[in-house]
This record gives sequence, structure tokens and C-alpha cells, in this order.
Amino acid sequence: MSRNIAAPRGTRDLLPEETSAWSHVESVARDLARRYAFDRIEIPLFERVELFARGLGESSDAVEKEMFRVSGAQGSGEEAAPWALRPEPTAGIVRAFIEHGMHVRPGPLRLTLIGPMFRYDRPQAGRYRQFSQWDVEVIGDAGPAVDAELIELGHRFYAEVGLTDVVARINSIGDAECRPRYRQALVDHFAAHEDRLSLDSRRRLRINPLRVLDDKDLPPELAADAPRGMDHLCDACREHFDAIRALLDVLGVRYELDHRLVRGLDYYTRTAFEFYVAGREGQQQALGGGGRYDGLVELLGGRPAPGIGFGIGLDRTILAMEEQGVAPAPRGELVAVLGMGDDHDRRLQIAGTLRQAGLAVRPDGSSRKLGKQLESASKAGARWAVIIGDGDAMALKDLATGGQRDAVSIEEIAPIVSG
RNA sequence: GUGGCCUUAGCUCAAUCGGCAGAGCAUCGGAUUGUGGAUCCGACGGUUACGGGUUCGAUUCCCGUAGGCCACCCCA
Repeated sequence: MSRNIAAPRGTRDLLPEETSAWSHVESVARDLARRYAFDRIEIPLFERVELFARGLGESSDAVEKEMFRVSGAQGSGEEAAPWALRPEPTAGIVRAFIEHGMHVRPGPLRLTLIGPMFRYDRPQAGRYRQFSQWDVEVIGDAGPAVDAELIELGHRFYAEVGLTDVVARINSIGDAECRPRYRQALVDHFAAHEDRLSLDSRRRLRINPLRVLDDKDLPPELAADAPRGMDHLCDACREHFDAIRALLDVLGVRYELDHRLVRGLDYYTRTAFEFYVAGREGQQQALGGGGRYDGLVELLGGRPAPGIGFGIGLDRTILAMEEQGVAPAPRGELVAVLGMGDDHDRRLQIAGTLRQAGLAVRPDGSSRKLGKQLESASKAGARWAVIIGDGDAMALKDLATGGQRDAVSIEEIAPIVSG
């Protein structure tokens, strides 16, 4: 028990009974990525700390307190570990985009990946130090159509895994032209009431005033009176945002405006959105989110290029599916091959033939009496049992109904099992 | 990083006032002489999370640590 080594805090094992739901969700994501013409990319699980610091922003929680640092070789004596496990994939993907000169490729580029992310914060149900995301990014497209397309894609993903009551919340936080003005308006507003702000918010007021809006302790009057980003958008940003909303209406995507939605990472410009599931009382109801990052490529040293993307939390998606009772429990049509005595040569030969016909086959490796073999086949989840008798005699038993067909030939089995 | 609750067999949980650590499920075997699921019988399974303290004696009381859950913070 505890005397033995346990999984690290905030991590968990996915046991066989859980992984079928994961496979299903991942295959929905991969198939959607294919239909929406995204190409798979893979990047390292860890990067230079400074990539995240620069890319996500020093004042973001992910950098400020959730960096999962990794050191190099033992005894290297380095004071600070130069690497950190990726807290999100966008910075790494943009790094790869720049490093490989991908701006010369016919764009806009559409990239996707599924994999683990790491944040060193305190675990809770639905929140882990290692968690999985499905991520999509489009680099090189500044128009509002792609914003709407991505929000619609996220929306469709939740629908295809069977979730209901998932709604997108959207906001626009402006760009390089209008965001500074909005920042100033926020500073002016909150500075007048600084004594009523939390310590965190006072600090944020200087470093990143937008994130004061994130503060749940913000007195309601202050929040209500706070200047709204949408009232400070420049004409270009307003047009962009209005266009997205019109497109979402045409596409029939449900969304809500949330003018306090600013997102935790600093690189976002203009569009910010999150997907929420209704009915969860806890705080972990954010299933995914993303936004536009038109300045990030340049910030990381590349030729300026607009970008937009989202990450969907697979752990929380599956949690929500379980809560809504839509998690699949697929069990393929498994065939057990049973025999009598030590006829393992026959069992393995027949198993081989059936496998070549595409079936999932589990031969019994024991020489126990037939009843025991049937019992364990049944417990292992087999739907069918091929029972080898003396000579060439073979029977196919339906373990669900108990029905049995005697004297079948091996060629007859696959068509029956496949239905 | 802060606070609250919790931790006994693989799982779900008992254990009186501080007095020999139990049950159901699961697993394995038998009843069953070569056709499963039911039923019955049996076996296996424990440093009571870990470490310390109080006590003749601690699953029980106290302290610490780890882990889980919940609420913050924030996010996926």
C-alpha cells in the first residue's frame, strides 16, 4: 500500500475500463480535425522556461505559480532549471512555426495536437497536474470567419461526444490599438477604489489591469461599473467582433457575451472564448477555451502573423460525459476460443484464422474443464465462444443468449459474429 | 499557495467506553465425471496511509507528514 510507490500527486492512471471512453473522445477529435482540414503536429513536452514566460506573460498564473520545472542532468549544479513542462501548447507550436520557417508554407496553416499538459497547482476533481488537451491552431488568417469556424468546431466537438448544455462564452479584448486605451480606462476606474480591491488585484492593476476583472472577490458594484471592453473597441475590432457574432448566428451556435472574460494568458488579442457546461456545481465547469493571438508570432521573434486557437480539456470533457451519462462503454464483439485437454495447437491455429478475418480473439490458454473456460470467457466480456471438439468438430456459442450452433466451419464464424 | 473534511482487505463500508480487526462485492477453488451466468461451501486477502506521542493496551485520543475530496485562487 502506501509503503509502495504511488502515482505522483495530481496524476492518475487510466485503467482499461476507463480508456475506451478516452479512445472514443480522441477519435472524435481526430476525425473532426480531419474534416476541418487540420494537420497533426507534435512538439516536445518541455520547452525553455523563457518561451512560456515571454509567450504566456510573466503575470499569467501559468507562469507565475504553476510552472512545472524540470532540471537537466543530475548534479548539473544549475541554479534554475532551464526547462518547464508545457502548460499549454500554443507557445510551443508558435516556436516550431518560427523555427521551421513555416510562414513560407501555403497558408493559413491549420495545426492540431492531442497530448498531456502540466501545471503545478493544487489538484482537485477535474483538475490535475497532468491533464490532456485537444488543441487546434490556425496561423496566418486574420479574418473573423476563422474565429467563427473554430468556435463552431468546438461546439460541434461537444455535440459529437454527446454532451448537451455546453455553451460558448465570448468576448473581445481589443488589439494593440484599442487595448491600451481600455487598459487605461480600467486603471482609472479601479485606481479610484483601490482600497476595496484584493491584494492580488492591486498588484494586477499595475502589471495587467485586464485580469482584475478575473478576480472573483471584486465587489459587485465595482464590477458592474467597470468599463467594458466592448465599449472601447476600435472600429476594426468592433467590426471583427460583430462579424463573428453574425456568423455564429448563421451557423446556429449558441453563445453568450461575457464582458468579464479576459482569459488567463497574456497573448490573447481580440477574440476570447471559453466553453462551459451547465449543471456542474463545482468550479471546474470550463471545458475548454481559446482565443486570437495576433501578436504572439512577432513577440516570439517571427515575422508578424495572426493566429487563433483553442484547447479543449479531455479530462473534463469525459468527466462531464460521465455526469451526463453519455460516456460510451463500447465492448467489441470478442470471440473466445475454447478447447478440450491440451489442444492448444488447434486453439491457436483457429484463433489465428479468425484474427486474419478481422475478429478480436481471446484463446483460453488453460486446460481446465470446459465449464471453467466458458465462465472466464464470459467474465472477460466475450460475446462468442468457439468450442473445439474432437477432430474437426466446432461449435459457436452465443454467450449473451446461450444459443449454440453446432458443426460450424471456420469460414462460417466471421460472418455470423460480424452480424 | 491558504482553509475545511477525510484515509480500515483490490472495491464499498463496519468495529460498542480505548480491550483478540469484520462483512458484502470482486478474485481463486469445490459442489458440477468436459457447456458459463443462479445457489451453496471454502480459500485468499491487513504494519487500520506513513511516522511519532499518551496508555498495561490505540483502528479509536494527541502531534507531524503524505495523499484524496471540497472551498478559495485560477484554469483545462
